[in-house]
Amino acid sequence: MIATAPSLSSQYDPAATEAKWQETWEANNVFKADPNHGGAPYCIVIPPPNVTGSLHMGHAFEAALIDVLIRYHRMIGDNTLWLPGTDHASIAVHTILEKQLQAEGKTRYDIGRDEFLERAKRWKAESGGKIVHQQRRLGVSVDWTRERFTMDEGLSKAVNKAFVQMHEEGLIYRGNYMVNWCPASQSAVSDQEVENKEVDGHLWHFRYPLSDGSGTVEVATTRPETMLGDTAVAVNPKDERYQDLIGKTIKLPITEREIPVIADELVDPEFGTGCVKVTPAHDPNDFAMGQRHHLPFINILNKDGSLNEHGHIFAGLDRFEARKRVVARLEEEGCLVKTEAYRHSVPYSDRGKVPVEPLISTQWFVKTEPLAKRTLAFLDDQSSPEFIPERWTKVYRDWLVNLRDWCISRQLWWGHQIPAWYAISETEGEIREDTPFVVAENAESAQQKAVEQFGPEVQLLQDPDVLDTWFSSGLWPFSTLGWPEETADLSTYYPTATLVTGFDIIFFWVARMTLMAGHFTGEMPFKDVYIHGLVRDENNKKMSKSSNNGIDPLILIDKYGTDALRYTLIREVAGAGQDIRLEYNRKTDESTSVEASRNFANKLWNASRFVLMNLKGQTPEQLGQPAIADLELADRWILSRYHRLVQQTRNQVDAYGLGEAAKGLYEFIWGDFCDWYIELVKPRLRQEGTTSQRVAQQTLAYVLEGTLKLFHPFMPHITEEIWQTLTQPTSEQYLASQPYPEAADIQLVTEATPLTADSADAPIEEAAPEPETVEPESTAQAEEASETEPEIHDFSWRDAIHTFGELPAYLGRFLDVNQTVLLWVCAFFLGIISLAMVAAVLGAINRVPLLGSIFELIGLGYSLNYAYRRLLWYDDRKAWVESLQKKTEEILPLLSDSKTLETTAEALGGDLALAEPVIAVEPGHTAPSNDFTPENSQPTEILGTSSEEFTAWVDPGLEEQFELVIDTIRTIRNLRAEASIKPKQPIKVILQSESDRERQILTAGQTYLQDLARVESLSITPTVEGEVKQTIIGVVGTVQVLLPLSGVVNVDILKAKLNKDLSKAEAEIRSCSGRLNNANFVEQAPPAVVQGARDTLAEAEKQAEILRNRLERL
RNA sequence: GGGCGAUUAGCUCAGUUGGUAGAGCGCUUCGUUUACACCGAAGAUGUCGGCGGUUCGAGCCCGUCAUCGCCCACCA
Repeated sequence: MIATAPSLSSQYDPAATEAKWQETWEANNVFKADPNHGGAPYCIVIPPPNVTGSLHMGHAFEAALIDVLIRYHRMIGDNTLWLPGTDHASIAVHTILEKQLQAEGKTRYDIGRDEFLERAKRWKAESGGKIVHQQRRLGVSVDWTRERFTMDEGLSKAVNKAFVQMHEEGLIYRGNYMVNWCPASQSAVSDQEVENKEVDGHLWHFRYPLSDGSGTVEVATTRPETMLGDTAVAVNPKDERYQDLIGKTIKLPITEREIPVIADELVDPEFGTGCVKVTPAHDPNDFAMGQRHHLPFINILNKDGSLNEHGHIFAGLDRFEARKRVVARLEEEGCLVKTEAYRHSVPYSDRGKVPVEPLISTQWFVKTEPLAKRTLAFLDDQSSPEFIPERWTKVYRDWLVNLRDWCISRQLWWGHQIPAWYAISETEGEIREDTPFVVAENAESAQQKAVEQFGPEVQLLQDPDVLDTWFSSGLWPFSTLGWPEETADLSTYYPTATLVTGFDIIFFWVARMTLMAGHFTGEMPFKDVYIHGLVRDENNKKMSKSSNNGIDPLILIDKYGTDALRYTLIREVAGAGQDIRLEYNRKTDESTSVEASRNFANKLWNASRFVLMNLKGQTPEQLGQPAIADLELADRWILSRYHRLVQQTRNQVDAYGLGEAAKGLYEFIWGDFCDWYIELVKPRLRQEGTTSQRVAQQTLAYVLEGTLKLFHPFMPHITEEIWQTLTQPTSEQYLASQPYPEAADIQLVTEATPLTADSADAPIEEAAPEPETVEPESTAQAEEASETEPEIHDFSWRDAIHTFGELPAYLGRFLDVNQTVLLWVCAFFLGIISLAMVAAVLGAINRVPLLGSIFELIGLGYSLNYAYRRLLWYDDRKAWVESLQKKTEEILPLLSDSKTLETTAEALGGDLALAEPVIAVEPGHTAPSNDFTPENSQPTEILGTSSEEFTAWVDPGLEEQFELVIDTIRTIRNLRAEASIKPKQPIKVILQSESDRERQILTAGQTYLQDLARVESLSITPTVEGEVKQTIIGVVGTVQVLLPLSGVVNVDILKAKLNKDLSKAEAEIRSCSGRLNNANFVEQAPPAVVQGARDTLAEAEKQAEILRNRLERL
């Protein structure tokens, strides 16, 4: 490694790196969106987290998902905006503040509205700041310049505008209806903020006496205190038992009120006695009955849940205390029939965590039906929005269909105050149910309107209540972009692309947005809705505050890094919308799965270090792309794998298969790139100054840079750090804004694949080890190969350089043919050059007394020896030609980019077989080159894959061939392990196959076999001559791998190995022949499947034959 | 009461349109060869929840049951 080469430390340090890039990206506005940026708009608005504390793992998960999508779309050239923001979370913050006040022994009324709002703002600043800090640490690529808060001036304006417009259109009304009342927060809450919980309660059965004394009616209830508000008893009109009761009256115990017995369909005759007490003011069903039968509505509750004056003797008592007292009293009066244990569901307030009370009060409502109708039309007619996974569509649809009017007023202070002003001067200075009001976007406008209606003396008071948080959240996708103003952002980024959120929020938020957007913008606010699952804890429990099982993302980020945590969460996502589980040890704050991701990051780091060390400070740009003709087998293989990965990753991310994409990248980086390619090129990287080395460097650089780009959305920080070191950009550039690798860069192939030439070269050597026969066939092959190459487009530079590149090879072949004469001529010229150089050196040396003469003598002797050795023997001559080539390349650097087919063949092992005698390739018995005619060597045909699906780079046939090399390496390694041969000990291996094709592939990959399986001496042969004893044997394909053993050999080990392989092969034979003997299978299964079975069977039978044969010999 | 999801190796999970099961972690053995011990090499592991059906062939399709989880619902 030279000093100028950029270097990385041996262990990746996430903390420093992540902080650095987060700051740099933000400081340089890398994620700032520009409406004028080209490309298709791609916008995601962040689901606003509540400003109620801190981010949890669910937020980290969601942010990771969105950030992958956003970074990906930014890199593919879309006009991308991720808009961040926070939600004021009216009721949640209100609850927190009230608790704080409670601790101080105060109520909100003690400090007043203004002070309360001050506190809320302080809390928001504190908590919101914390959240934003946490989001930054997640490395989200949001545009902070566009950060929004639901109570910002602009968004508040949008809220008022929407409210006023809807009111004018009759879509918002004020009325006295039954709502869910939360006694804890003393406010109405929407249906969605109510959570039904199964609780063990009681069912009390009471006897109500008929007024005429003719008997009693038995009713049952779970809430006895409500009997104080009973205004009827109902039976089913068809219930024959009670026909005579209908129309009679009952004397309600305790209150002594007379109430009627009515008939209503709602009553289920099967349940209980078939008689129901009716409390219209405190039960939704009863409310409906009360309306139908014009019953009185008696409200017995105060806002805090205590009983009011209608509670009779129980007035002032808490509802639960009153319940006990009512039961006791009824028991005293002999009205209690029985008390049974009863498990039933009780509505609880989401925030207040107490049972809600159905209560009639004056509230503001949104009339949902017209909105839902429109939204449903989008869904049914245009499938908009589209849900991923699709199954949520039904959930969403059902909800829209069954939607009831939405209560939007909250008796709270923190939030958007309802833009309605009451003319209190008309009702003695107070707001009453009948106080007239005006609705306006602001106070001035309200004043104006009121004056028109009530005269100049009118006194106005704004409605003290605030709006449901979800009202403003419903406007979020367009209000954040500037609505109602016609901003550039709005026209560019709206409708947004994808909404990413959890299923628990479909009703709260997703549906509210589609309702509002359909109405105000006439379109759906997003094209897709990606619904993700929940993050569960190590015990598969949903993480929640109440269970106190949340895991702080920052703990894991501090320990393993943001990239590791993000990657863990993403790769856990299978399909879409599945819940994910996070391994976590609460005692040590460790997570094995995040640790695995951290290790992966470190692996990428070290692979990159390796590449950087071997590029000697050259950037991928300086190195340039390798010339196709120079690519060696391993290069073509990794490039094929890489380009396959490009397509696969893009396809998966486009289809929201983020987990699959993440896993695919893992497998490529760790498996293909690190385990195989890097190991394969190590020897080449030591061959200083060779084309082979350079091509390896070029390929390493090219694939690494591309992989970093592909991987960047998943692990943004580490990839940016490596990319910067790798590419050394002189100007301000970021990986985050580099173009994503794409298939369009790749030339399409129409017929043949270029590697044919490379592959075809190798067997020639096997077939014809004699140098003289190499030349004509090699030329022929080269020509054949070049004929297939015009199918490759876009590589004109290559053609230009090709002629130059061929020069040395040409020279080599030319020399071979006219060896005697020409070599001497060349030697002569070279000799002159050498002599001139030597003369200069000698001149210098000559100045030293005596030394000159001695050197002259040595020099003469050496020169003669040189000429004798180098020029008279073929092998040496060949080596000399090679050195000549090197010199040519040094002199003409232009040519270093190119290489000849002949040298490619060398690198593939063909010539090495000659240069290194240890490799004894046995002379071919057949003419294998016939086996590798362009037709049958076309990989696409071998696999039967349509070439149209792939680009020239993606070569399934080549990959398949390379698999054989890899599998053979594995088999040799396995044999070494079985035979307990030390990893360092070089061995002799014989590969025997009757298949010409297999031998050719193995021959092409023989240097790989030698390097990676530490084979000292490798023979590839169609037959094994003589009896091979003391040999451990394995099979791969129909290749027999023989590893001769030295010393004493345990025959049992050999037998065990053979038997194991044999039983595997036999199982395969049974399975395949079983199928093939079934006439139905052969006739009905697709031909490809049948043929596949036949091939498998043939291979297995061959394997079994080999193994049995070996077993016999033992 | 409706609806949805899950059930595959010891653990966490993949498994495309049905073609005869995979990964990571863990485990066993070996190994510190100058990218990486946050590492490498090799290896073992399955009645694919049960039963029945369709099919030449089912982890995958159909039916049914079981277990776990979730959502929705106005039965007092």
